[in-house]
Amino acid sequence: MDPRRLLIFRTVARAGSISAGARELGWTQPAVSQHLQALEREVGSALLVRGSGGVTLTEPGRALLAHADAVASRLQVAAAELADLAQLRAGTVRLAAFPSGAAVRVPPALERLRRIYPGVVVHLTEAEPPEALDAVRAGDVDVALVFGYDDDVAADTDLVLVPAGGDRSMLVLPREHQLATRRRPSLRALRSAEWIAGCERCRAHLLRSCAAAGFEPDVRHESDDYVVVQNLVAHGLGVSLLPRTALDAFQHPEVHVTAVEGVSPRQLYLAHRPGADAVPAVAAVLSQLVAFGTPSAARRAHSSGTPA
Amino acid sequence: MDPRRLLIFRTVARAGSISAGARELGWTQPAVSQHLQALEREVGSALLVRGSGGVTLTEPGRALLAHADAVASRLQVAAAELADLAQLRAGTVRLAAFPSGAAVRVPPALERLRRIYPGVVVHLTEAEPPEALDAVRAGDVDVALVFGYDDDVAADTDLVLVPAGGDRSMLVLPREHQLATRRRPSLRALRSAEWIAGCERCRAHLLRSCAAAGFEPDVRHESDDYVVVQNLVAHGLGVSLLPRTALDAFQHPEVHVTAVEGVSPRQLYLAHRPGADAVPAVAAVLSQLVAFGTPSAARRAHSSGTPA
DNA sequence: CACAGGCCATAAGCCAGGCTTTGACCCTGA
DNA sequence: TCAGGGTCAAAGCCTGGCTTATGGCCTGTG
Repeated sequence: MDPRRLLIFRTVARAGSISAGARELGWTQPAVSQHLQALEREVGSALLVRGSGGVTLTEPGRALLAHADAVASRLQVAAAELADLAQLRAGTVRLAAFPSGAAVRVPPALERLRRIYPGVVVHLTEAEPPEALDAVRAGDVDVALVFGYDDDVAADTDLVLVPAGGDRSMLVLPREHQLATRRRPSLRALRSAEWIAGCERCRAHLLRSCAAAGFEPDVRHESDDYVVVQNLVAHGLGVSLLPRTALDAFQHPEVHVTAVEGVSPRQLYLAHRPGADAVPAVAAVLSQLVAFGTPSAARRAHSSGTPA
Repeated sequence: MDPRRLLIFRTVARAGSISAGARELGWTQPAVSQHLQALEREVGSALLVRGSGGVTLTEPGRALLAHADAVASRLQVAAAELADLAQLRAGTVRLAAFPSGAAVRVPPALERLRRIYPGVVVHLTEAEPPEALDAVRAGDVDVALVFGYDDDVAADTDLVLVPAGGDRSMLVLPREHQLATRRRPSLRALRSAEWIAGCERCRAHLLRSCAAAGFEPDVRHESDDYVVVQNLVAHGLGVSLLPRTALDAFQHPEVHVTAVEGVSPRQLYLAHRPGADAVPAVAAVLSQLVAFGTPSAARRAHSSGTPA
């Protein structure tokens, strides 16, 4: 049964005549008449009795009208719900982010998003980039905030990656380290230092950078927790590289942070499945996160306090 | 929102890919793809994410699928109910009939109808022809079994009248009336008798017939109840004309019934609104009542007893 | 590594469903 | 009797929407 004809029938039944129904539909009377004939043929019974002055329902017509009303009302509810989703009065987005990103980049973006679109809710999950990307691929998460070194993420993926700013790797030294007074030491100056490495990919980046500087670092400790790393440094147990973002989230008072020569910054990306950004709520989350993509913007938002 | 596209979307969502959905619909893949794009444009959001190996629903897609399922199931229910009505597994018909017709013509027709189509229920109401026709016009009744004399009903009406047999007017005499031995007396032979008239229109018919025979009858009593009339006759209080059908319903043992010259038969009709016979249940009732339209057929059915 | 086979989108072309136009009829009310 | 409402039927045209053809992308396999 063609649902369009069902709705045409409903319009006519409620309008009281084929002509009135046609006017309501913006069509001519014969067009509607033909549809009704087709519907009656299809259904195998007269649905309405044509009399002068309009039309009266038969028993099958009355039965069908009830169903038509139900269908029409459901269509209306569907349209309303979809309009809410399209116009960002509703919707939920599942977001994954690595820890320091979740601490520094995400909150101001979500705050602003909530102010503009109070109906959109975002579920934030903390996950390291590899797991976050897998979750996006599996459809468990809509958007992932990830980072990569030297394009190791950007290459060869079925996901869309939109750049969300760079994240400089900073040298973290004990406060009284001999290099703490140098404005911008070179990596090579630390060739004989004891090192504390981060996560697996951060460690790989450290090794690459040191290799480029001509030495292999003496890695004594490993932790992907930037608080742990800084405490180790503060106690003089080694030096480390930490991204700017992690230091924005937390900086130990007893460590010295400085830029360093010869270390490429890590790159932040927002990952989503191709086409997923055509969902308005997802697009809104992406755009807010990109707007806070530069560290300076993130700091600016952070220091500005809570807006009205 | 075009409901056809909603159903197409549902098929695709359940099939898991656009191609599979297209196969299910018997269409080519681009046709379905175009519909989905149109739907997404209309709705203002992506509904599904196209990936290799199929398609995944977005949040708006999941919301819409629920509504689409509801619409589809309601359509299915509607189709099933309409099919029942069309194939006479269900349906109710409101029937009006004048008293003797209701007594003699209707029961065998309904018995047969119930045997063939047990799901079809008929509501019988007793009503004299004028009221019955009004009820049909008003839509309170679907079919009316009526009678008319000399085409007084057939002329000038907006209803369809299908002839349902004639109904001879018989002369009803007291058993020992002097004319009771005559095989086919003429009306004129009763010019000085005392008369008992029936309903308004029967009385008019009596007056017309007598006028044609050259006299005005001496009407002493009036009743449209054929039992009352026959009791009056049996007690010698007058003579009367009664239709064959009424006498089939009840014949007083103390009266004599004979054909009479110069009186036209009354005509039975089934009345319905034009087009109403395109409702299968109505058509079935009509055809059963027409099948028992001739008095002989009615008597035959009556004497045959209850079939298995 | 190439290639087949699944998925998808786009572009172009063409057919027919379905709309409009036109004309006729019927009924009602002025 | 005519104007105005309702209906159906026939014919013609237009465009929505289908098909065909092509190409891109990803996966799995020889």
